[in-house]
Amino acid sequence: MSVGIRHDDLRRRNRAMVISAVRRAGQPSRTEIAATTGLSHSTISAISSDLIQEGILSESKASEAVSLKRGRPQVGLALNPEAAAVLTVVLSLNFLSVAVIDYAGQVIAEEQRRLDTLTMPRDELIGECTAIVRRRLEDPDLDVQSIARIALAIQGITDSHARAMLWSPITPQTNIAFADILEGEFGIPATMENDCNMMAVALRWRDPDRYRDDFIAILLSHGIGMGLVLKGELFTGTHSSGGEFGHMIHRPGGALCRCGRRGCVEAYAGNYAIWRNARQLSENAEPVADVSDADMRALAARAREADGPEREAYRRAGEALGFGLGSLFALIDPAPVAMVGVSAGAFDLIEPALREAIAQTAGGQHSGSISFDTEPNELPLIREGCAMRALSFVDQEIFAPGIQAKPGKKDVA
Amino acid sequence: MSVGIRHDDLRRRNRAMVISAVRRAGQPSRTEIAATTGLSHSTISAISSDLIQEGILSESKASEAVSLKRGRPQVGLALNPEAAAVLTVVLSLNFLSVAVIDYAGQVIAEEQRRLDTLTMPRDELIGECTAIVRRRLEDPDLDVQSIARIALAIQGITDSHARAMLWSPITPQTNIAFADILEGEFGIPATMENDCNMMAVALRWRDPDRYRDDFIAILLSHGIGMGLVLKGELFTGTHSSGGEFGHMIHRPGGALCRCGRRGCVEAYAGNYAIWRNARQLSENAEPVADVSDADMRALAARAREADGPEREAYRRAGEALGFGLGSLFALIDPAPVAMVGVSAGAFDLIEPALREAIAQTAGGQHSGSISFDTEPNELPLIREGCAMRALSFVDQEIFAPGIQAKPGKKDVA
DNA sequence: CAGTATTTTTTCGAGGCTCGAAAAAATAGA
DNA sequence: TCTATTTTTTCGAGCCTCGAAAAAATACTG
Repeated sequence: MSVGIRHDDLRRRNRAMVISAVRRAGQPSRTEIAATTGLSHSTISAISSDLIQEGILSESKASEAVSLKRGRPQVGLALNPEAAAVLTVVLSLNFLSVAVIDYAGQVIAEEQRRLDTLTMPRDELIGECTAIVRRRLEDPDLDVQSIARIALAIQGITDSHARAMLWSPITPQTNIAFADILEGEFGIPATMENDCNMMAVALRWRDPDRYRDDFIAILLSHGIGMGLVLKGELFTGTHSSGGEFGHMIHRPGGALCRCGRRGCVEAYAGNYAIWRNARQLSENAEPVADVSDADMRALAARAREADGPEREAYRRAGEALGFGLGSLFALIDPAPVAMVGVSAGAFDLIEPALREAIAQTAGGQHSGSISFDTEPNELPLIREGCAMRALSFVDQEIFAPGIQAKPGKKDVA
Repeated sequence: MSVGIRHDDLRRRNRAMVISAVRRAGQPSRTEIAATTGLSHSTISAISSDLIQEGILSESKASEAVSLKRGRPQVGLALNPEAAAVLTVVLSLNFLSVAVIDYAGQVIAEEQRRLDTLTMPRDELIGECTAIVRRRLEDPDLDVQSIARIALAIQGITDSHARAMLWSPITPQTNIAFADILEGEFGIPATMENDCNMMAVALRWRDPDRYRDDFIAILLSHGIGMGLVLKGELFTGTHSSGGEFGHMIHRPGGALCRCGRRGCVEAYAGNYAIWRNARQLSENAEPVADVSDADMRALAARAREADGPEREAYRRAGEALGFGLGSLFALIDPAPVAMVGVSAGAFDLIEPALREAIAQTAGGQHSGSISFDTEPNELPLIREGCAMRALSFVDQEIFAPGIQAKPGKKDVA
């Protein structure tokens, strides 16, 4: 339902815009902010003076760059690190990690923990998460008044409102309302995010030139995941986090996937699938629960050495990814791709077959111009994404309160 | 780049919102508008009084429903049909049709014309389009001061800014900047829309209960097209109209598609593919240029009569559509589907295999709850969609001028 | 049939926001 | 030290929305 703009929304939105401009630009002057937002200098002056008084921004006296121009020097505005803090929790296969981040985005505390997620009962899994959060919150060394927000990321499917984990390969448990659980336990607003979406968010902050309005982040790990940004917004499904690239159908009735179905892209390109093919096992062979990163790297090394079943396994992975991307490109058109995760380190083995496959699809006409980046380590990306997600929430919902979640929807027609 | 909200945007946006509320609701009272927009009665009163004075809205004295409540009766606001007029042009295989629509959405003039689009040279094709528009504009019977907007729809791929046709199956020509051509010729703002997108727009207006925020319109015709609405907005690709569902890959290296590639969904489910399979021709056989609707209906009749190659052809079409939808659902989650076009009339033959295929995919868990509607006639839908598209432009860009195209983009993180 | 209750719509003053112009502040060059 | 230049703040004007109260228009009631 479309909703009008009230008078007081105006200030709130423009406040949010100023904060966001500072977060993006680092240390912009008031004049720069006025230029990027299109608001008048008077308005920016008024808003930033408010924000400084409230302790959200601070003037960075250190005019490092010796002013080359004459005239009154610009004074940079920066986020006040002590204005708030957020907490990120990343839950992946057999691994739980948490970090406390200050308002400026610096990690100020962290803790990591190995645990056996696959066999853990429900209560224990939840208990481990709340316990690790509690330890960070109650840490006497941490001189943070309070945590404004918790962002939790998990491998798997979450709901589109970022409240619950619906399904995850790291545990047989389903439908855990992590956001509600953490909020109930600690009284801090929380969200439950999809890991690949957080990768995409992080890439956008890391390299806004390359990853701006439209790009694809694909996780090549035990499973295949995707985070998708279209028209500058994170793409989600109608009910869930969506974007389950790994479960698009590559070959109807084909190889057995970890999800129990057949012919998914993941059943050819996931670590377990590459492993299965490298060992020349049947396509019907039950997927193994886990292949260590070291084993995968060894596999890639063998594939590079000689033209054997290992190389063929990577070729098939590339083919599946290529046809999958081709179908995806038929829907969204080609866009820059970032390959993330341990098998991104073997992208040299994957790329030829991948490009050959794409060339046979709707993406084909641009197949040469599609560029792939690789980043073998997904965990730092996921954590960064969570941090930015949580901080942006603080920027917009806490420091520019009352703003409507969605600007009045425009009509389709 | 995010941009601040200026003070005068406020009025403009709220004006647009009031107009849009009236277009959607038919004849809402000021009180109803205040309720749906969340704005105060005073504001609605001021804005609607402006709009009436400007001749955009009118009070519909005819308080038809004899007021059952006591108190001052509500007075409905309606769009003034004479406030503006728009023109729609629909270009499909061998067929060109144009209509003039008043501001309230009623058709006030139309013209249709058969032509041989497949063999026509570029200039002639463009010439036919401008000529038919010119005839409507210069029609002395038409007592319309001026046309405020032209919306042109074509089967095929358009660019994401709705300016040009990039590729179309109805002509060998490519990259025709129809929007610029029409604007140059007549000095009237114009857009070049994808036909399936217009179907989706029309469905949303026809049945907003079923087709609201997330749904899929699939054209089952000579080719396979799709219009997709996600989160209340029309989905487009990063460069083109996108959503080329028909060219997702069903079987790598499979049947020959009209697009020259292999294994596309369309190569199994397009009319020419059903025709090819029904005749038991090779999958490599060159697609025929056109199959008449009558021939397709006869084919469906034979398939219903006996279990022969015709029935098998529809089964294969269903299978391809099902696996395609399965892959689509992996990305966007299941959503209501409208099947449009001549082969939607044979959906009884398609549905069983389609559902069986979906059940084997990520959409499987909800396969029972996915509902399909059918609408065998795409042309009226496309025209209606164009009309609503053009009228919405007038609502927002002309009668609420200066509004920024996009509200300041929210950050991904 | 006049008076009262009820609901819708308009009017009016208050408060808040952004803007442009002008003033103030802060620096580099002359 | 003075001047030119650039950034930032100040201040009044002009809009816009809002709430409260008034006005308008009808149904009920005795």
